[in-house]
Amino acid sequence: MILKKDAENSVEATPKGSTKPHLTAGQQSVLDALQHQPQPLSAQALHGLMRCQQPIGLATIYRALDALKLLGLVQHRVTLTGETLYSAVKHDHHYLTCLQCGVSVPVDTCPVKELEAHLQGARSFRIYYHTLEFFGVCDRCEA
Amino acid sequence: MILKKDAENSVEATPKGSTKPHLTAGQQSVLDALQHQPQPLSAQALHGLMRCQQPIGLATIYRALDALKLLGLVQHRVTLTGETLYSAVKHDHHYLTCLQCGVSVPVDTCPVKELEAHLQGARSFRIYYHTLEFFGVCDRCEA
DNA sequence: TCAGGAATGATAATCATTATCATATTGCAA
DNA sequence: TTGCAATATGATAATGATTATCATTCCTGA
Repeated sequence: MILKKDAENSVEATPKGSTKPHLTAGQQSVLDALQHQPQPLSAQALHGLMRCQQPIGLATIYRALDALKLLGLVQHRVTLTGETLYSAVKHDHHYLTCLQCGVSVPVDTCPVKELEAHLQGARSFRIYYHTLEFFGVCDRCEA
Repeated sequence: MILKKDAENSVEATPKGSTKPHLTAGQQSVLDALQHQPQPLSAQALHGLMRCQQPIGLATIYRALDALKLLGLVQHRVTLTGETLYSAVKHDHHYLTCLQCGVSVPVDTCPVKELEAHLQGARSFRIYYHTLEFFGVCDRCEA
């Protein structure tokens, strides 16, 4: 997957420094759908879900998710099977994932906030979100 | 990627509770190669690197990496382009990744240790490793 | 109202990873 | 040590999530 020809031109759909980013119709739909979802969702799952209401292309969903990620409105994580799951940026969601069966259980504590703030200042990065995941083997798989 | 037919039988190449896991030749080579590498590496990069020394199939590398992960000897993380990078489990390696250009810069602080220990006790999981990643936009991309 | 740029959808292409299967290797019992 | 059964390996085909392409539609500002 080293195919990224037109990565840069896809971002400025929105006026540069405007305070309220003004999303496109597709982006807004995708964001709404995600915000009504209690669980992180793959792009394809989202597609299946959304096409029932209003017709929308899969490519548009992928594009919208990318744009929303760059706006700091959506975050992602990758499962062991290689699917990318997206969720609206709200509260942190962290996981404990079994390397064998792949189950993920949520972890609600998050000790990263301060470090994030620190990095924010020290590095030349604007930080939008972080992921924290624990990998191991669950009891059922170890038996 | 929901194809996992023979996931369960691939693990017990090694006697159950034995203290020293006894790796296969392939697994040992892969582990050695990883341990001599300062940076996390993709399976394919590893393949290119290793086949110069001793001939080894790509499939074997993928299998070895999976097995080593389950032994807690190797850890992984997924880049924005969807490649999985592997590294020998030593010290924590965390990253700050630009959502636009994809550069990853290492972060050396890690505030997660205690939480990991806590989870280890509370949950029915044996934790092998964790990943902590920050996503945002680097200065160069923001300009 | 019109032109040009962006967004969208359908679909083909990409490519990291898995599955398959034939062969080689290993460990173990006799 | 021999033979067998189980496992490991390699080459390669298949898979499937994601991207690229391109023709068309939608906006937006002059």
